[in-house]
Amino acid sequence: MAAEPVDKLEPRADVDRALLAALARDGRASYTELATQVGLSVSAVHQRVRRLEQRGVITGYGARLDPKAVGLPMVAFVAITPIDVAQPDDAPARLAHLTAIEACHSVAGPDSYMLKVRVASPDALEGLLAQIRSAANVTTRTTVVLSTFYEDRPPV
Amino acid sequence: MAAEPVDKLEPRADVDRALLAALARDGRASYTELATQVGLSVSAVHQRVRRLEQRGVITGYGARLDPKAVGLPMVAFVAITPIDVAQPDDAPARLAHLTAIEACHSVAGPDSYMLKVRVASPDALEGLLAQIRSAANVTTRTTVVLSTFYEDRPPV
DNA sequence: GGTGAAACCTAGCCGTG
DNA sequence: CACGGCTAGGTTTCACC
Repeated sequence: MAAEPVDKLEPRADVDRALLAALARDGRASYTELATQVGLSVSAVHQRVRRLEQRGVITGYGARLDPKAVGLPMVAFVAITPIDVAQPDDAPARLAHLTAIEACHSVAGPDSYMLKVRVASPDALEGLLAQIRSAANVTTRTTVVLSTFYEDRPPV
Repeated sequence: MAAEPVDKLEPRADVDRALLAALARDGRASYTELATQVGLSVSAVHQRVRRLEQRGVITGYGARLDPKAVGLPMVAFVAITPIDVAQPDDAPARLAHLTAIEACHSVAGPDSYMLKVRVASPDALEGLLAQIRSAANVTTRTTVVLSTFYEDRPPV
């Protein structure tokens, strides 16, 4: 299998990286601001950002919300393992409707998936775990988060 | 200790939640769009969003980047435990400079912290783990992510 | 790809109810 | 707390290089 180019920032990658870093920190930065930061004209910046969006490097823009302020102060990691090895393993699809599940990763190691969940209380976590077990026919191993020092730091 | 109101969305919480959901999905939505979605005037929406920002419910705006497209296709969870229990435990501060660490949580259970890291390759992960161990004087237990079904789903 | 200018639209701040 | 109007500034597209 031929090596696929993993980096889609060929021309003037430094400028594109600067734009991505700026937009990752402030997704509402105006093209005027970005232009002064990278030393290009407004329309050149606009063009590059549009390209980055079309290439899928920028997949969208979002507001960062304070989970505590919206009533979801509790976070936990839930490692899950299927009970019946014979059945098809479609746990991610079976769990997608549970909005308390913020992330779902397939992982190496003794467990099959790692979930990150966000709930209002220990009671809500208990209820969620029951729902996860019955919806996906899995056992759960939960690690409760006590405090978060940083989260979602931009990759650039 | 008196119970602190964890939910800062007192008046017309339904409208605020709709705004938060819309902004979480599209952080660049114009106030005109938001106004039609919630059925209020543009200036009313503008006012409410400013309030949500000032109350800290909205902590900022950011571009969502495709990690693979920026050359960081590999994710892992790293559970760390201090080696010397006598020393002060300031691991989060000692690790903050490592930009490959996307998140750092203090957790319950046998490990002290759970890190989420994002790197370019297995080699890069190996190097990062060495840096983590020497910078924070900890042992590491790493769970490699094989694939990600969803990630950073909005909490509203 | 980059530039600068023109047309359109929006953000941000009034005062009013 | 919501409304609508105003002005400055931003977004978007154009022909040109």
